[in-house]
Amino acid sequence: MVTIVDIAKLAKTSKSTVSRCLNGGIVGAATRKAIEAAIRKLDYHPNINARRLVSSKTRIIGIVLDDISNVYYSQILCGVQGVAAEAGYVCTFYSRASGQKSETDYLKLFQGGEVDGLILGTFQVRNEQSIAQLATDGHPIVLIGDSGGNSNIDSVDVDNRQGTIDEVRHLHELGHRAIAYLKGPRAISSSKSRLDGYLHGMQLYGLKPGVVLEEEWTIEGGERAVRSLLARKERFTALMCSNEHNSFGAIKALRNAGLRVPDDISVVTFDDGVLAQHTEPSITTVRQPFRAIGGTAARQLLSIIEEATSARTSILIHPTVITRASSGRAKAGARKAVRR
Amino acid sequence: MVTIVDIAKLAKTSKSTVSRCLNGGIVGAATRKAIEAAIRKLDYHPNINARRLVSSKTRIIGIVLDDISNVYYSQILCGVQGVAAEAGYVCTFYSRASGQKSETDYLKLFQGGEVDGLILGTFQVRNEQSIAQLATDGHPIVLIGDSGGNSNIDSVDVDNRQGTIDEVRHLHELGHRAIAYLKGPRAISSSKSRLDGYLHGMQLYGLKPGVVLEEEWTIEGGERAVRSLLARKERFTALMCSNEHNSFGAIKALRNAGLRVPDDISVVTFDDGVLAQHTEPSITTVRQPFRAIGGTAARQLLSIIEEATSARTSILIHPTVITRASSGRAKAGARKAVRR
DNA sequence: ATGAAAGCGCTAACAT
DNA sequence: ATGTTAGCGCTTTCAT
Repeated sequence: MVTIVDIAKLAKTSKSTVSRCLNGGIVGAATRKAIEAAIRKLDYHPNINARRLVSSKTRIIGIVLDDISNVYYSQILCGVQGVAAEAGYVCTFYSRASGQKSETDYLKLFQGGEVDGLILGTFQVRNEQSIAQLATDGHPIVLIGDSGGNSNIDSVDVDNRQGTIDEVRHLHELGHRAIAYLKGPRAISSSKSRLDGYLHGMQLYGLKPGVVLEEEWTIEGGERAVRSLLARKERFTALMCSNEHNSFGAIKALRNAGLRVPDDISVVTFDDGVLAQHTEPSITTVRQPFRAIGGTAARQLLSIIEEATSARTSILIHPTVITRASSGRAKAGARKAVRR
Repeated sequence: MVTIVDIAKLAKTSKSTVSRCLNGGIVGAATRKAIEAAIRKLDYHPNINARRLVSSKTRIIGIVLDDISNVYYSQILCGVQGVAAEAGYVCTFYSRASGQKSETDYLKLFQGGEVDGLILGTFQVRNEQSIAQLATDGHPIVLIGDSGGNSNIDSVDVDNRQGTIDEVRHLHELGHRAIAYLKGPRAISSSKSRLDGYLHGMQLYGLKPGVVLEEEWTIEGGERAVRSLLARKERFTALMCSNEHNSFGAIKALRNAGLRVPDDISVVTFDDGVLAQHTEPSITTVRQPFRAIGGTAARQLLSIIEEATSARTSILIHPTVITRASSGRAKAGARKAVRR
């Protein structure tokens, strides 16, 4: 292996000068030239581990995600990696899908000097104790998702509440008054914020909240929900879902029950993916900018690392409603159809 | 920071003994106990960068992917990470989507001692020269995808050819004789192997190859292809596509032209995702086990790293045909319908 | 079984 | 502007 000493020898100077040269210090023009020539000639590359050891900085940021095979998560990773790379950082990636560790377990990466910062991207509800532990740890950490209201930690999240309120407005503008809601799993942190948005939105527009059902975020969950909704024989002209697969299943079940979407019932949802975009009818939804979430988290982390910022910040990213074919004007006919 | 010396002091021994103890060397029972107590008491964690410096091993494997926001790729990453983690390795992830570097640029990661091995996962056609350079580099490298027939480098790929042949058989069994083929972009390495599979499969079953069109792998590409296919007024009872989005667009266009799938025309494709699974009709396809591809590449890389295996291996993973609703029996009526 | 000593490749005072 | 020196925290001979 060719080291700094070899370069020094060949350039007839000392290794400290070479080091200085490498790090942009003040070096005489002639010396610099000689050093650069030597570097090229010997094809020298600085040993990154020696640097890390002596500087106690790794230029590595770690990111832990629940399950990266999930389309949404992979976008986050993409965003993080892009920003990190631009800043000369490298990403190491940990998935929790394999080992079911808790997020706090990853704090050991700091103790071993393995990373300069950590992005924790769980969409599960976090327990307060874990958050507190992360907050007091003192190392650069950014949370994506639920921060449990703890203001001592940096976090980035989507404004699930506002996104849902925007969707209520959309339905309200289309003349819908009776809107049912399909809530997601308790374990997922955004379920609650979205429900909040629904309840708040309904109130905001002077509407009485409709039936609220809870189901898992699968196609089957959506189907089940609609079946039980229809069985209740309560009037509704629109159904708000909180997840793409859910709404796809819901639409399926509505059609099976002889209802047309959006003619009889409008359906809107959350998350924009292949299903929402390309199935028939295309689904009105709230798009979360996952890549931007990752990028934002990365920038936030880098600023903590490099500027040792002391102020904690919580960033809420606003999602946007994408209007598609599954939502339409509420019609008298539609109401009747559902009343059966 | 608490170091090995602090432990030695507290345990009243030398740092070499502590090191030995840490690395499973021979240490007296009493000493070991004292050391372990000290470690716990001081909450000691070995400095990973010091270890890496002195051992010149990082236990890091790098993976570079074209674009990780792609669903398929993220599965590969998932597979790699899982296997790596089990072996006590960590993954650093590089995307080529951002900077348009060539794969050979990543060789510098070795020179700086940044990684122990590299998995290169491009689905582009690689140029021979790059492959040769990677092959002669001497560092542990595994290619995913196209290895350009170079036998001096390790690689993992899906058997695109066989997968396509299997699909020809499927159509043949359903009675199809006139089968058109929609080829993918030249730049993507699997396009060619799949086309090969089609041509070979047709020959295998004594069929005359039908029209072969080339299009980009988008929904619009599929639509365009079908329009031009229909314009040619050539008889075909089945269309083989080489990509999920492509086939979805193709089916759309066929229907727009008043043809029923599969009653009039059967459609099959390659790659299994949300579109193939959940759109109407669901699409018969060849599923690539992406997670397994990643896992296999990782295992292969680890064996090179740890056992310094000298023999290069090329692994071909067999994909499986998933039969769905878009392919059905060829009927006389169907043929007529297309002849117009 | 244990300790002393050398050194991995680099950076950063400090002196010149 | 440049060289000398002292580490960073660890592993690994080589003695004992």
